[in-house]
Amino acid sequence: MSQKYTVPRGTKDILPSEIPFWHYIESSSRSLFGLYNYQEIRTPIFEHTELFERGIGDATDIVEKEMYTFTDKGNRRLTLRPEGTAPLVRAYVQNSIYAKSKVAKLYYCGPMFRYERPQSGRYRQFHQIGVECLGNALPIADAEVIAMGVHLFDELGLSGLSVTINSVGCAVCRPVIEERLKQFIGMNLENLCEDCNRRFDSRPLRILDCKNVTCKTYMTGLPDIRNSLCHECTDHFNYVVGYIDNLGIRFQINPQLVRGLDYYTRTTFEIVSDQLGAQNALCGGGRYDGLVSQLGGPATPAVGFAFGIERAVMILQELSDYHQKVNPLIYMAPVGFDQVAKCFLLVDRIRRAGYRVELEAGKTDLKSHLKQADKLDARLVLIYGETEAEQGNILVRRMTDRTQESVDFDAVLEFLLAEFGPGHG
RNA sequence: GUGGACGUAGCUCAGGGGUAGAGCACCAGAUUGUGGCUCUGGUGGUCGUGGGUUCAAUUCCCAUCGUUCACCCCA
Repeated sequence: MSQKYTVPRGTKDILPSEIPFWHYIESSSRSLFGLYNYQEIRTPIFEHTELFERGIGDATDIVEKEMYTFTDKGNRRLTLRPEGTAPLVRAYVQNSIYAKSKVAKLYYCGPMFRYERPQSGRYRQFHQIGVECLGNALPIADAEVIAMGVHLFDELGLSGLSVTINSVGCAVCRPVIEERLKQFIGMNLENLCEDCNRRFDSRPLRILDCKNVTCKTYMTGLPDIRNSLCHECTDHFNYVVGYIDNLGIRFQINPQLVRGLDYYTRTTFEIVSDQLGAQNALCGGGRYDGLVSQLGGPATPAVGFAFGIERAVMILQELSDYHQKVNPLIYMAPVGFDQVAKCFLLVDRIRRAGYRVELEAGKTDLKSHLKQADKLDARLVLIYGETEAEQGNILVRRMTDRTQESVDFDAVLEFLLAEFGPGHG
């Protein structure tokens, strides 16, 4: 079908049938983050381009080729946010949130934009929910953030997930690690793939992550990176691992786990799903002790994660046992045009009492009313025709068992109360 | 940015050089105020777009746009 107007490539409409999943994820996240004493923060959807260049790192794929950048009429260079951490830190610094208390625990939720080739689970506009704990350098903070993620996905009922964790070192030991890695690779550099050669100077750690088969063979025999971490980083990592192990969280240590954003220090982790196809990362995060100061704030340690709502929805949709609880539908059937006004009045009264009602005034015969009510999956049909008008009644029909009874026009609310309990809303 | 697959009714798809079909969905009937089943009938497509080959293209060729999967990378 060729249509004149379609959504831009990599974007999609979230249709009513999918919306319950979104509400479920969003409201579960909000209430669970509340239990950990987190507060929501909302930042603009676009920022000065420089924020991302500085914050994410200008050698990253995101900054090099994935940003939606434009110039506004005042000649400002702006970018649709590709991720949530840098803007949140910007807001943290700009509003001096650090001055109010030592620790700030914040979460955000909203659309992100990355110019990539779309594929399963990957969009150009996608949505993330993320949490950031700022001002706490202790390993317990890392552990709590990871535990919160695991808790949330448990709560949502997502299965088939696994946690992977690693440490990428700090400002002190990372250069040492990179140097060692370069030495190890150096002699074989020409045998590695193009990408790895490019990474060699800018971001050598990423070579560890390469999926290229020949590159992998040259990586065998590489000493475990964690042996090169400094004492502080090693201790930190061991504590984090100990804490989450103690909680009974199952995880794997993966020394190859290197994330694509430059700001990470020490802990990095991912939660992946076996139900997502190639783009299997549901959630990713880690510690970023250098970012706040890099963006002009006081030296502040921080740790956080973000997960993709679309991907969470994909997993939920695979699960057959997900059912939403809904207010049962009541269908108001005026039989004959003359009854419409009176029905409108009744429907108003019922809705104000908190029940969900569909008034169908476009049909005038009972047969098509009932067909329509059936299609809408109504639980109850209120029939009001000439007979009822004369007698001052409503005929109430239960669609499930085809029973029906006459109720006084003014006693409908009492009937509904007995039938469904109090309405809500 | 690279590679593969695919674009035919609202949806899932079949077909095939001579101006298109099925199932589902939708609408209307099967007597007068009673739904989900069944039966009957009906609406609905310039076969993604542009160009080329041909007497003729939706069917062949090219391009383009889009969808999709994978790589890269990530949520």
